[in-house]
Amino acid sequence: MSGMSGSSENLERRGKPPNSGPEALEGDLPKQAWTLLFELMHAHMRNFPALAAEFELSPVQAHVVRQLGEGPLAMSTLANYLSCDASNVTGLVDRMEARGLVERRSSEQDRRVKMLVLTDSGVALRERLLERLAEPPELIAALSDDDLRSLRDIMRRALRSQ
Amino acid sequence: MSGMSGSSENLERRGKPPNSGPEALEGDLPKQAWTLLFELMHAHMRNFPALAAEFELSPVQAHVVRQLGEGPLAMSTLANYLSCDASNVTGLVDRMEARGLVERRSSEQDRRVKMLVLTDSGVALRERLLERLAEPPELIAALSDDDLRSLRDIMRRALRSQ
DNA sequence: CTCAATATTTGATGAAGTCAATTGTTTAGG
DNA sequence: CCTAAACAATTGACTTCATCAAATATTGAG
Repeated sequence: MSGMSGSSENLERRGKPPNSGPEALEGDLPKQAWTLLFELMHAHMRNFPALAAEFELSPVQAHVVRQLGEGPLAMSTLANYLSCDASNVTGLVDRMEARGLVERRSSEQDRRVKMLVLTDSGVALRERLLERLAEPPELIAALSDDDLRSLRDIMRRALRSQ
Repeated sequence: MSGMSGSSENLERRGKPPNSGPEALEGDLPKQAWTLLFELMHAHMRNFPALAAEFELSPVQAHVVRQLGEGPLAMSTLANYLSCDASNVTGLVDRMEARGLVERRSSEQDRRVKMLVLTDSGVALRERLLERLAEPPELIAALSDDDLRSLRDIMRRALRSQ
């Protein structure tokens, strides 16, 4: 609107042409790969709640136990990780503290913040959980060694850029 | 026990030896590949609720809209897909019906079951949702064409065996 | 010292999950 | 045919996860 150059631009070639060239045969490569990956992902995520339940954790609690391994975390930082409201974390941590998995520890530099740490029992649970999470599902375990190596290397490259 | 041949078997080679041979260098290949895949998966799933919210859907509702595309589904079948209790589906569908996304339709063969179908509005929403879901995240879009082709093909092989 | 910003908590509310019990509707056996 | 078991969906009681708005406490800047 406002600042758009008055000179009429006839070069309308911004977005890709919808369907032409060899792309039309393959479709959009990233989209193809992603859609399949997404499907596998969802097929697996369906039983994440059940997996968490093996440890008597809710799905979110399992996620928290997992994230909390890297050392103490402020409540607000955890809220960011979970991308949820800070007030939600209060109750979440209340329940986990009541079950002896985590501890609130007031920060000494800033008495507003409370740092979360896993208790010994929490650490032990986390180790069992991580091992369980690392068990590959059938669909993956059934792949050939070549495919597994490729997959691993591709994932490394994808995650490296993070 | 019972029928096992009495001759003492000295060939104790059942389970793999824990650490020997080239495996020790690579570790467990399926586990490696899976762990990395899982990490990427979780990195992406963190903003699935936000993505669903773009369409004013809860995460579960988004999942339902997605699954419901393949045609009518009985409530109980949906409960299986979601791996949740049937009673949960009642409320879920109540809310989605109230918003005009789905319709309950009594089955004619068996008057106990109610089939779920997307309304026109539901179908329209589903199309927009699927398109949005197919948008590959940065981490994937940044991969080379070679990697994308390999990834796509590996995922196809993995999902084919499903 | 005062005022704005920040971290956590509290309270009200709704969605999503469970389980136990209820209501209709098949379906199988005597 | 009739009764009893099996099944699909619902209801009610209850928990967890999520949001928002408001309260409390602490920090930091001016």
